[in-house]
Amino acid sequence: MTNKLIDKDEHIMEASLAIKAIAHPLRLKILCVLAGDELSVQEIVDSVGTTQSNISQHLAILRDKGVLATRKDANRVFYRIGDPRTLKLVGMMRDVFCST
Amino acid sequence: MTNKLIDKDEHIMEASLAIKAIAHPLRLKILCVLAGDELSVQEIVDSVGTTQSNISQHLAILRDKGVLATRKDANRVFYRIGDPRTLKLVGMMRDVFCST
DNA sequence: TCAAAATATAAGTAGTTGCTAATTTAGTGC
DNA sequence: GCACTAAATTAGCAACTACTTATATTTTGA
Repeated sequence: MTNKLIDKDEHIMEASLAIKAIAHPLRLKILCVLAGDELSVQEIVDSVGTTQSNISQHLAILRDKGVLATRKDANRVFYRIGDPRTLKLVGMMRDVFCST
Repeated sequence: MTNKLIDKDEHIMEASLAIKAIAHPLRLKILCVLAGDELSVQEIVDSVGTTQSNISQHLAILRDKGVLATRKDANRVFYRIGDPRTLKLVGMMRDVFCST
């Protein structure tokens, strides 16, 4: 019927928003260190390597778009990938960019 | 050894650049109408729906990043997806965003 | 050679993004 | 309550993006 990969404008917009969320190197790296794991903000800061404020802002972007979910424990906040589609996307990135 | 999805910074940057290229709704739509096909600029303008100048500028972005390849025939220019990784990426988008 | 069609480029500008630095909020334990 | 740690928020600014409008280039065909 059609050979277009995505044929509804609504799907285009949805995909575009999701892709934008992960198109920033710091955010992509955050998603990579969170793969499978659940980490506190400080652990993410240590792994990714920029300021706490900067990480916090990127976490907020990902959280607001529904990509990340959070859990609070005492005075720390733990983040994990809460959106299965994003997990799938990031996994696919590895196949495309990290294979021979 | 590691559970990170992508573990080299160089891969992160590479992936991030590629993702940025397709993160714009018009560019994603261009890639979708080009799936499999080879189309002239005017055909892309008609399919995607904005000005010729705007399309031309987005085509230039995709061309400069090596995503699209071109072929000139008379006074028309035909574009096609020239990067297999991008084709794979856009295909995967469909799986993620267009399934039940 | 001239007009028309197809595409590309350039200049200007509004809107967005991403950072830094400073401040604030919330929770813990003394 | 106070000091400390963890995290979020705010303000300001520099850089970048995407669009519009106008113009240039290339090719065709009469």
